[in-house]
Amino acid sequence: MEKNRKLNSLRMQEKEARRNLIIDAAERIFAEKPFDRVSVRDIAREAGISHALIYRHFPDQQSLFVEAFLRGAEKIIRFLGELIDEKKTVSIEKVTERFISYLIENDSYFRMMTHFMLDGSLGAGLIERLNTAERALLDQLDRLFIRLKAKGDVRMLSHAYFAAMNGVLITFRNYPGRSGGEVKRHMIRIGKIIAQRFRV
Amino acid sequence: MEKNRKLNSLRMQEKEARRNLIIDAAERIFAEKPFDRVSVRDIAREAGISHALIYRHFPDQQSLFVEAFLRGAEKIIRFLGELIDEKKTVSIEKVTERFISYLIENDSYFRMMTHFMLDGSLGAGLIERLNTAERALLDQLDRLFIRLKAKGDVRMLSHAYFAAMNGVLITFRNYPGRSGGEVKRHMIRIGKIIAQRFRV
DNA sequence: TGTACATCAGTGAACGCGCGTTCACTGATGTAC
DNA sequence: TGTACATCAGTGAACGCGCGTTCACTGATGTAC
Repeated sequence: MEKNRKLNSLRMQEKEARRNLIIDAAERIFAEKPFDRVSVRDIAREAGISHALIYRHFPDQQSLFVEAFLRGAEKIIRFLGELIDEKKTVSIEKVTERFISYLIENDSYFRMMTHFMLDGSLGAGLIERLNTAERALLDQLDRLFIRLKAKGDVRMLSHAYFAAMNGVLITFRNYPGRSGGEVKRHMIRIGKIIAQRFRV
Repeated sequence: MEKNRKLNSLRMQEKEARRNLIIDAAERIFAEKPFDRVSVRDIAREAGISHALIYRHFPDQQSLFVEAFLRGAEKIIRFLGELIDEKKTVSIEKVTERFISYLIENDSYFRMMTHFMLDGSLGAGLIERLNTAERALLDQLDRLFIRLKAKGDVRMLSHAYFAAMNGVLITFRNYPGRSGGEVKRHMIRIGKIIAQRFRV
């Protein structure tokens, strides 16, 4: 009986581990090519398993994608949190610069986020999970604005700042005839213009 | 000879007219369902023609989509221009409210715009056409900021404002558990928070 | 006026592809007696 | 210790779909003589 439970738990751990290996593979693929061209077969190949096996661990493709995205989102949120704590005095311009840079460097997650935002066909459960992540990110921004002694409704400031940064990252992404470096510099420049106005 | 030219020109006009009918049909379909689920066959059905015929007027699907989008973009730009001219004194909050409302009501064009912004695989010619439209829109915003006697680099302000509005429209689109009206109100609220900060 | 030919808008059927997902099966491991 | 059975991770092949695009063809209209 006791032994039984132990074995059972081991099997569960094994299953969990395999599940994580699949998400790991997904993360690697997402870093490689635009998210909307990633297929279940790609991820299976990267993980070294049959693509049919993925369906023993995830009900469908969308769930796996959301799962992988949430991993990246957690990293982004952790990064932002540390950024805000970093120094005694935070400058919103500095945070903006680092935040934009980070999102550019982790582009596939940013793309996935906007994709999920635009996609109307997500299941309610998945939407809820995505929103939990979004709220966690907004919590960090709240902390930033509180540290900056912002007046008024702090949460609404976080909403506004977050939305504006998203806009910057989407709008200038395909700036024609500009190199990656130039695009990045422009995004940071525009991001700072907005950020300054949140300083009041 | 003379007659020849006339006939030729009539045939050209006819061709142009057919082309426009196809784009009209595309516009209607785009208003009906999310743009990424629109197929060449849908548009052909709406236009009452064989889907093969579309390829006698457009080299490929993407070109047709861009063409249809540019029509909508022109309308948006015209709307924005009139909005700015409307009264002796413009208020950026009012412009923001009307602009956001308009984009919500013409959602499919907004969706297409973000799609094109995120899509890395556009041909150079199409990108150029899209950017011409974007520049025309920024020109209108320039006029707004000039009328508001903004200081500093007006064009950069237009960039910042435009990007921020895009962000608002994307970020809160799927606000969970909120009705369409509530979402709209929230977008306008956040939009105004940002807009106020551009008033300085 | 009649005839042979050219042009070209328009079509239905088919091609070919890649995809998400499911199926029937294998084979290793554990379990009961 | 041996044997029959159950479980379940894992698989390759196949299903079925919808799509963008192309093809071979039709038929109406215009043109040349």
